[in-house]
Parts: sequence; structure tokens; C-alpha cells
Amino acid sequence: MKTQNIPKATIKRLAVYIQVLTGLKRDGVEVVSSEKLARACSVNPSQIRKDLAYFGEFGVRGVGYYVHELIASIKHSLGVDRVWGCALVGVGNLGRALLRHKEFALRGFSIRAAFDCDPYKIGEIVSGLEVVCTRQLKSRVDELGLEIGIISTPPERAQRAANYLVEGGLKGIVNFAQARIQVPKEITVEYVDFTHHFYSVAFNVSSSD
Amino acid sequence: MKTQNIPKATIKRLAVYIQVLTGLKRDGVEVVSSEKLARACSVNPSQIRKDLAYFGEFGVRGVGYYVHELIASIKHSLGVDRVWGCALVGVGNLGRALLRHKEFALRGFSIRAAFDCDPYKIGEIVSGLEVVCTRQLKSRVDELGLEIGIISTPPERAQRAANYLVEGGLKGIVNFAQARIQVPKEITVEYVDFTHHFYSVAFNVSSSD
DNA sequence: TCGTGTGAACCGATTCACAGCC
DNA sequence: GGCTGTGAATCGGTTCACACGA
Repeated sequence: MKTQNIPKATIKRLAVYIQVLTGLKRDGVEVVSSEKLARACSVNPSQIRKDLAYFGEFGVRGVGYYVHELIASIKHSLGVDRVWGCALVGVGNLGRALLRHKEFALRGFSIRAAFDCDPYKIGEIVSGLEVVCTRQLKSRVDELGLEIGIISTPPERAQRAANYLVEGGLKGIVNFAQARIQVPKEITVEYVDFTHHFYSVAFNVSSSD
Repeated sequence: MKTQNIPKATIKRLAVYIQVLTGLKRDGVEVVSSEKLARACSVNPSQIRKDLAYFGEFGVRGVGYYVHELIASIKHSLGVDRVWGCALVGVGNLGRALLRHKEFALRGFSIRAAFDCDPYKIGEIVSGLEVVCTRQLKSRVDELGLEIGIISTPPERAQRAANYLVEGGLKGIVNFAQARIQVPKEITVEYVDFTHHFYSVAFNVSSSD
């Protein structure tokens, strides 16, 4: 394992490799070469070998990669071979959908608390979780093992939600709100906006005419 | 407008600029410099000027950019200053959440048809749309003005959904399914996977210890 | 022989620095 | 004077090409 600075793009691709490898495993494939995997992921074979080389030597020369082992190795490298405790802030339409989305738990991201500052929502049960006042966040962090925050508030309340999460000591944030947030630089933030993907498609379709 | 090949990263950033500019407009800001905008977007000021230069000259030297005009110019450049007709394939949990998500329509992506191959779902009304057999897709394309396809099927059915969309003549696909798909190269595909963002956060938090 | 792992070459995107214009 | 627009320089990531090991 090299402690070099690993490209952000590599991390994104590793997530894709897991997705494709999981599909191969489902289809009963046990060994795969970087070339075959590359085709399925629409990337260059050397790209895959380079990406994996940042974390170790997972392949067998002349053979390829054992699918099951490679999945485990990549998950370990990413730090997703364990369960992460998550806190959601903002129980609106999107927040409810996220709370009900089972995929997160299946992939090791366990939403253990739902916060909102609206008194009408506090006390409500959504997907088995009681909505709690956001001010209570800090007091629940240790108890519930909260590590990653999810922001699903309206844009004008995203910064306040972020402040609560930072103050609570969470080190990572996934922000679904339609707003950028400012946090100390040691906190990791990922922005999720589905419509960005629609914009990309719209642009490509428009310019291909 | 330069017909050069525009970096994919530029397109992603333009979507971010729209988001931030919309926030500034909401706060009553009328003019912004590339430096101020850059700070809010966490990018380099020259980056913004370069990105915009691909599409035209939108700024005023010595002054900056007029927020309202710039939003309109970027939207026009991206081709999102009009309404796009969308078709959704796969009415499971995720599909239902997407159909109910109002943000798409607000941003000009109007979901006008919902398809599924499960006979138990066909005929059901979700968010005002009747679920129709996927085989009917092609016959509805012209009638409803369908241009962009949304895949929200289980992974093993994603490719079949893609085939229907391609056969129907749609030119762009936003794929929420947990699987890569193969389509003719003239078709644009964007992959959406929330858990990828969680993986990035998990990795960064893990490696910062 | 076949396919991985990796230094070297390449390519594209980001940043710099300043000319050009309000 | 101030900020945009843009060629030039820089930086980082991708691809190539081949040595190495099963």
C-alpha cells in the first residue's frame, strides 16, 4: 500500500469496479482479466491496474483477478468492509425517501438517527426512526456511533445543518441539499445532485444535433 | 461560442455555478466577480472564466457578471432553457421516489411516462402517471415527446430497459440501476449511484486517521 | 505464453500572468 | 482601477510499452 496521494477519480472508479465485479460474481464468473473488466467498465485496462496498484498487488500474473477476492480487497481499501453510522438532517420529501431507501443499509451505511428543526415533524416516526430536534444531534453522536452526516434540507438551511454536524464531531458529510456548504477543511463533503446528471445528458444530446 | 471539445468536468461545474448563482440571486446579489463566485464554489477563479469562455463572453471587464443574465446564459449553453420529456423504466421503490420527486419538473425534466414489465404494476397510478408495459414504450415516444430515459430497474434488468430506450429512439439515458449498460456510442449515458458518494466519504474519513 | 505491475511518455485540464476593455 | 478573457506554463492523470512472474 502506497501512501501517495490517490486521485479522486481513482476512488470513483473503484466504486464502479465493485459494482461491475458484483455483477460478474452474480453471473458465476470467478476470474477476470483487467482487459475484460475494463471493457465492462468502459475504461482502459492499464487504468484498472494502476488504480489497484495504489492499494496493493491483488492479481495473479498470467491469470487475472479472482472476482470474490478482488471485491473484498477493494472494499477493504475503501474502508467499506464495515458498517458506518449515519445521521440524516432534514426530513422533507427527499429525506423521507432516503430514510426508506434500503440500499444504504445493504451497502454498510446505517442511518441511525433523523433530525429536523420543524416542531411538527419532531416525534414523527419515519421508516422506524423517531425524528428528533436537530439541537439534540451532538448528544446522540457517541451513543449511536454517528460518523457520517446526510444533509437533505432545503438549500437555505443546508449550512446550519452542516454546522450542527461539524459541531457534533462528524468527519464526513454527504450533501443532498441544493447548496454549497462551508466546513473546516478536515471535513470531507460530497455533493449529490441528480439533476446535474440530467444537465450533462441534456447538454450532450443538444450538442450532438 | 467555440466548437472545441469541452471538458466533461466543465459541464459538471457549470451545473454547480447555476446552483450557487441561484442561491446568490435568492439573497439579492446582482453582480458577482469570478473571484467571489469561485470562493462560493470552491474552485479557482480562472477556472470559472475558462469554463465560461467555451460558450461566449458573459462578463463585463472591471465589473464582473450579472447574476441573472449569467444563470440564463449558462442554462442556454447547457441546453436546459427548455423542457425535456423523460420516460422512466422500472417502478420499484427507487422508481416511485423519482416519480414523486418534484425537483425534476422544476428544473425542466418532465417525466411523462412510467414503464414496467411486471403485470402487477401495469395499470397502477403513481404520482399521477399510469404504469404502462415497457413494450409500449416505442409507441409513446412521439406522442409524448420523450427524449431522455431514466432507468430504475433492478441491476439484472437494466440492460433490457436500455435496449427498449435505444430502440424507442431516445438519445440520452440517466441510469440509476446498479449495473453498467452497453448502448450505441451516439447515446449519452450518465450513471447515478448515491452510494458511490458514501464510498468516497468513507474512504476519506478512513484515511484521515 | 499470458496477464499483471510499473516507469516513461503523453495528453488534457488547471492555474498563472498579463493584455484588453469597461 | 478593476476584472474579464486568454495564450503560456504547469500540473496531474491516463495511456503506452515492456519487464516480471505464474
